[in-house]
Amino acid sequence: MTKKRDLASVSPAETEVLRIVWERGEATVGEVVDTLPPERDITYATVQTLLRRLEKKGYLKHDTKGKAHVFSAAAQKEEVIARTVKDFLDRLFAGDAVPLVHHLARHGKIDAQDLERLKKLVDED
Amino acid sequence: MTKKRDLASVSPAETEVLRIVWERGEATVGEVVDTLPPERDITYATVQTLLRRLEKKGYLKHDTKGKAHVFSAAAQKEEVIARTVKDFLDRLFAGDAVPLVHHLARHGKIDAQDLERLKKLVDED
DNA sequence: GACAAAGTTGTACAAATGTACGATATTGAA
DNA sequence: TTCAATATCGTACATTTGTACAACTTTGTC
Repeated sequence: MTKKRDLASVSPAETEVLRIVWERGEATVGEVVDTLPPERDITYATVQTLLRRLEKKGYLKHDTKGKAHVFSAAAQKEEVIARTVKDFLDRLFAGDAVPLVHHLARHGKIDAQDLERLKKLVDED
Repeated sequence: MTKKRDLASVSPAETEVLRIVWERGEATVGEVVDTLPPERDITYATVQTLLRRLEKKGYLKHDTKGKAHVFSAAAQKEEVIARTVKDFLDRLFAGDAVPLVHHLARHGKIDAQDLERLKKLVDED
């Protein structure tokens, strides 16, 4: 059985651009830059470095279209998310999701209706 | 209006020990070490450094008892949590908590009963 | 086929992070 | 009052992270 941990860690800034590529399916450097929230003050060159690093780490691959690189997912999105969420949950909430969701609710990030819908989704399994 | 951002950032490793001090109310270096999960391979000296840095950043204070330092919270726990959760949510889920909670549910970190309870809590506001 | 525009590549670099050693200080007990 | 145990303090140091410039390359267009 090959060791599962050959996946390098994804830094916070990298996570942000990785998420954007995931949600767009594929994207060039410029598209990622344009997708980032305007208040995120970061240059083209920096985003390019982050994408390059993500590719080197094995999370993205690219493909050349015209003169530009088009990046797209190369690996288990689910696995990355699972790892990232678990890490976060362990560190800040000792692994207990309830206080996290409670916090989200108190801060208006999720409402009763969302909870109801999620409950239904969970039930039908 | 004073700028809110005089609070230094809390690194992942720091977050972990900070959480432990919060949850215990107060703790010495040794107590934090003992509270960390056994698989968390880290030395006394390292934990000590993290606690020292947290104090320097203003999140903890200490008080001397016998020869040891007893650390306790010095600042807005809620604010730190809010900031950390928001950062995480923005980066990995573009700020949308629903897919996060869905993920937690799918991974058994939260169940229908929890969701029901939380819904009630949210309603009564 | 030369040029400007738009890209990529190589590289850099300060700061933050994770980790921990060795020296020094304090304390309780014998 | 000396000693072993236990702490802290000063420091160090390799990596990772965030950020970005300058040089070189590709391409479509006149």
